[in-house]
Amino acid sequence: MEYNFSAIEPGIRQFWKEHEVYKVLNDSAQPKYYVLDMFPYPSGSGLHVGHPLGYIASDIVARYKKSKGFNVLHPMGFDAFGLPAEQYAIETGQHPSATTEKNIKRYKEQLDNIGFCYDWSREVKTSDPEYYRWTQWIFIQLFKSWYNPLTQKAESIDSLIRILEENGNAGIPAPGDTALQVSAADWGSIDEAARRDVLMQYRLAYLDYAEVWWCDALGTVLANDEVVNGVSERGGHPVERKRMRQWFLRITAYADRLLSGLDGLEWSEAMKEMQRNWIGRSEGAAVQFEVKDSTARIEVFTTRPDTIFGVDFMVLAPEHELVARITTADRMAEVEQYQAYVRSRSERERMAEKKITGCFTGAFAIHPVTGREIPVWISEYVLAGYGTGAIMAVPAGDDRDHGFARHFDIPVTNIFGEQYNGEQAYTAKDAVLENSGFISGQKVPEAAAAVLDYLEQKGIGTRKVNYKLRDAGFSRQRYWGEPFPVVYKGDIPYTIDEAEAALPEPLQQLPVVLPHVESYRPGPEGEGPLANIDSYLWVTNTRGEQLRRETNTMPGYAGSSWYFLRYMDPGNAGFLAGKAAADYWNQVDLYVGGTEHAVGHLLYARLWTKVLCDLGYLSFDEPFRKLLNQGMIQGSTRFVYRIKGTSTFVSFNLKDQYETDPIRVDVSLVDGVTLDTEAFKAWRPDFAGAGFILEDGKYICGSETEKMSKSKYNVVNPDDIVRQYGADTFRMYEMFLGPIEMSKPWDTKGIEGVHKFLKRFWRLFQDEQQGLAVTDEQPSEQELKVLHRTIKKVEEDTERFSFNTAVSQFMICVNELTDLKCRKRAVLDPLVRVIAPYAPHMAEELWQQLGHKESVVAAAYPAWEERYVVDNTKVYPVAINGKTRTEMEFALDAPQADIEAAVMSSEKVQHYLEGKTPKKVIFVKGRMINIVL
RNA sequence: GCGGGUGUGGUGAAAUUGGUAGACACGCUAGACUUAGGAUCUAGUGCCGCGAGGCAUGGGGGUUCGAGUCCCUCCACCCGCACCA
Repeated sequence: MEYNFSAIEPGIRQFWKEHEVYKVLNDSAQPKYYVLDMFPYPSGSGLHVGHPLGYIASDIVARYKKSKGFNVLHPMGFDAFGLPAEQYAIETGQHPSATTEKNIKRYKEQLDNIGFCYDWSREVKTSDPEYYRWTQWIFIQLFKSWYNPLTQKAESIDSLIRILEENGNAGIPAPGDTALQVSAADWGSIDEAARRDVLMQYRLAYLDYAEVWWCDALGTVLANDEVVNGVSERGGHPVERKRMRQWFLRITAYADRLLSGLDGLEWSEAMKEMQRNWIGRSEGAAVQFEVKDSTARIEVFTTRPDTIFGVDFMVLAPEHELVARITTADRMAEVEQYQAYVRSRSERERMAEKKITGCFTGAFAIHPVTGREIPVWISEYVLAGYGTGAIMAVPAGDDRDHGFARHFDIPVTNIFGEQYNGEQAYTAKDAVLENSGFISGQKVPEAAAAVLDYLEQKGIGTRKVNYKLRDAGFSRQRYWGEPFPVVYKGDIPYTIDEAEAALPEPLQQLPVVLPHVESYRPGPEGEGPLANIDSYLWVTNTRGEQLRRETNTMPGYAGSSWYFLRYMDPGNAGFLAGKAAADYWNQVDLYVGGTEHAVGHLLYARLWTKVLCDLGYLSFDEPFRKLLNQGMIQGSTRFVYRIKGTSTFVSFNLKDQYETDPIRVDVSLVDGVTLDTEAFKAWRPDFAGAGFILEDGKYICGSETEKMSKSKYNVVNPDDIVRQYGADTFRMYEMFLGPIEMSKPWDTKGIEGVHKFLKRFWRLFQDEQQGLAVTDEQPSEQELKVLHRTIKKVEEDTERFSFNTAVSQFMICVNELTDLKCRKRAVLDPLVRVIAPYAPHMAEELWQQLGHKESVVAAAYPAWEERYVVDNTKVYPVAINGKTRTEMEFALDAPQADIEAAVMSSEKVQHYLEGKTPKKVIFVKGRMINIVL
């Protein structure tokens, strides 16, 4: 019988479903293994062939681990809140919950088509109130917690209150305002509002001000994504930065633990390095500069205190709060103009800008050591959010400062003597300081230490650790996200369960359900759409006070920061995940996803896990033990070439004879590189009258590798591939394309090889006329060698996620067994179990045909035997001066002397020796022989 | 600008520890079978060369008996950069 995948696969999927073979229980005597895919966002365009790459890999691992005796948790769900659904709602009026449901349904169909072994009974959706009640609950924990620097842990805010009552905040500076000093007496005498202001400076979820993109024409706040080239993507309206009060998560409190926690994780070094760089820990000094004729003090952070004698000017971020205070009257107009320019610029643009811009404020700072007056400038290259938003500029020792000084003709003080050439800053750390007062003649480390001692002694500076990491903005002025469980009494925020808010009992309960809206228009003053709904906005408490609800919603990463916990115990109505379930499943053993989440999602999920662990809700503080990054599958775009000013298209190899415009053509109209000209004419009305200049009777397209996207007409839908070749072929082909972590282009043409292989695999079992043709004969030594080597190789390759080489091994195995005409059960029965994780449908079908009643999913992975995988001879490459000239076979246990003698006397070697005596013979047992002349 | 990654045949790639570069496939060429072939099978296929042989892992240099693999340097491309998820 032919391999008829389209008849086999749906039935097999039905069989799995009916027998609930993917159902996972939380209690099992088997060891657990938790393999997780990164949460998909269910976009309206569905899956393309790039998305399932990681899902196939994790599915193979999940099935393989099951066959190795593990109780495997392999769930799937949806990150269902997000901007695209809301944007779509604004454009079409359809409610995001409706479109999201539709998209999820489509995603699930597409995923099921590929035969993944998800336990769908554990599916979670972040937009489900039963899910987001726990997202809100975690937010409340964050709000009611602070990071105790003495215990290095998050603790309940109550422990802070007790400390404040007894001792004030001496020794535990507020991370939100390090200058804040509150004695026990102060704490006792201030009112509730003032106390809550103090606590706000400590909370892990806190309110502060931050800038957002504001578009006046649209009356709304825009995401970075929605701002393109300095104008709104929709409509092209001007945008500017606007300060708004927003929620933040104090991730900076965890900077050191997020850094040190990386050491124990099995993530790629590249991934860890990205997180380290993102956290950006640097040691240096905070130094105060007085401002001439002003009470203002400018604080800077520097990692090179040794260069302090080379400070020639200061630069403040244009939005620095001191700018307005210190700018002199005559410079005011110009400074304001420059500030307006910078307000229109994104951080990215500012950092990447090569053109040097800046503006003198008219103010002078006083050098804290020499007393010299140094000009204070503002420039976009200094960012308000990094360090203190101000720098001491040392042009002799810093490239950017040097460029700035030259551009604005600021004289450069040379503190490096001969080492500085006047053309370029001298940035090497091996410098010897010169012209630098009491540190002249010293090297960088000792000079830095000396300066630090001096500054600390004089009280004008301190040793300081700085982080590039910034606290995470947690408010979105949007509708389609988790509502905050927060109400305001005047300006003071309370979580709904706090006694001080005095809400009636039902209003204290989670979840705070996202109200239905008819319009997604933003509220007044840049607030989100929730501000338009009076019935939601205002609540009356038991004291008859009118409280206003928070109108922002949470960002996309809120729900995805803890979803891996919910899968463990998705039905739990009493807690986000029951203790027993969380202890059993524990950390995710393998997390599969793209590198694009390196510093966003992965950092936030680590933070939430650490907080929940500190507060006693979890027994582990790192969520993802091992991380596997899958590369992208790129699109292969096809081009046709239209002769300028005509509707004639010329084939690829003839196009240079004409002047042409390349035009992207939908990949579905092309077979390999050959265009279906009739389909092309039918594709778009403006091509209906197209003419073609062919080569060899065909129209050949050009091709280029690009991101797979609708607009490039290079999207390939897995449904189409599955329909044409079957899910097993699709799965194996995706794996066969190359190493999982590498990016590679999709080429549908190449799938034939894998499909042919599966047909050959099938034919090992099947006779074309009679069907199953497996025999009970004793297998030969050679057949067993093929089998056992395959078991071993596939096992090793699967363990190290080298799926492409595992597929190759299957091909080699089938080629060899076909040559041996092997139809023996003793070989083929184990082979079905080996291939089952890769091609589960075919394996299940053959498994049943072999007479097994249980699903192959439950079958054990076969063990390989040493005696079938060892060789006792080796064909050695024999090289002369490193160049391989011949091959000779020897027993592996042959004595070296015998081998050397045989090699030297061989005719081929004698030919190359040309009578000379070799200087040396290198023999590496089991590897090679090299004769050095 | 900063950070991370990747460069091997016409194409996707393999080479797991410094030890036969190109396994396994796609494509291409020739052939067999066939009423037919977008089925199946056989043979060939890195480049140059009639051949002996030479040259080849982005470019250049180095270490080594031996380098795709280690070191230095240069180049090209891809991804991320804090409100897309």
